Amino acid sequence: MKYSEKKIETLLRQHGFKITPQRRTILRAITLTQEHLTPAAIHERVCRVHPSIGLVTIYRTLEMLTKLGLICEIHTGGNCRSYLIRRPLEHHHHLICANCGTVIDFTDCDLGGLEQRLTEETGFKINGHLLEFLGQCEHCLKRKATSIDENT
Amino acid sequence: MKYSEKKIETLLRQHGFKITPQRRTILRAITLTQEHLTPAAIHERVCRVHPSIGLVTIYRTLEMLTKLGLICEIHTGGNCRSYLIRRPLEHHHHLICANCGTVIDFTDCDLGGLEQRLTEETGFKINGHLLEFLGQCEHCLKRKATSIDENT
DNA sequence: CTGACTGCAAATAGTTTGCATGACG
DNA sequence: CGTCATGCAAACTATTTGCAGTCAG
Repeated sequence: MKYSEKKIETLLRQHGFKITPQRRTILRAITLTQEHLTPAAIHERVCRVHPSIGLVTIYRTLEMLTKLGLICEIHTGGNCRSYLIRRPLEHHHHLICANCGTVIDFTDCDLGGLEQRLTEETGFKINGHLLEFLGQCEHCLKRKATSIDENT
Repeated sequence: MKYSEKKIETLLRQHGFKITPQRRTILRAITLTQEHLTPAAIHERVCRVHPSIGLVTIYRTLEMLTKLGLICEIHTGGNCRSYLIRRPLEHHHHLICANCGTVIDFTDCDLGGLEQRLTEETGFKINGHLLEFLGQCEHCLKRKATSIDENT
């Protein structure tokens, strides 16, 4: 299930937001990729088309889209910078190496049961979830054991 | 399973780190709570005991503890600030209301199977995971539907 | 037309770094 | 005693805000 740009624009209008060339460009940049993009990365892409668009506009547009639930922020380990992902796409998750930062994506997580139970118990309407495994990749394990994770 | 302060200190020594009053204080502040603490929050607590401890020391100590795997950063929605949690405690997860920020904790997540599969497929040594559900709490749902989440 | 949107620049806030002093082991 | 740790101040980076001009509706 993927939102078309048209549909998104309609949604914006319905909520009283105006459709500007900037917003269109930003939306396109976001919908064209399935990767996580930092505000800065989005800005860079957007600037290829409209070099005059300010980073501030990116932030404001992202804020708007987040409020509308069209995107959501995620957070990868490491630098704690807010990343963004288009949520309506099939979600995916991360396996992150705490040492070198390698990120492996995976999609299946089988959390439906848990989600349902939480919904029932808490009354929340769950929109999505963020699942990240943290560990050390094969490569880093071989190099050296810097971590003392175990209770050995 | 909970690390005692003594045990942690031993681990630090084993890894060539020195035990200083500052680190002791910081460790105590972290071990004494099960909440997530921002670096600033830790600093505040620590300052009650040793007002002269600088925020910088907190950052450096946290970095060290993270490297050792004794704590890990988590990220709650909203302000994207890095929070920290003592991982060796039984881990728990969050159900976060995107609207009002309410956080509900839950502990059981049943990810063992997935974790094992990922380990086998990727060769990672998985240390832990971060699971967060995002949604809207009962209260906010009743108030108003600001979000247009559905593909309605 | 009018209010919302934009870009600029300045202001914040969080985090990192350089350096001289001090303390653990 | 040597080395690592600390605290201060300055440097950086990311994000937010104020404002005047501009544009969608």
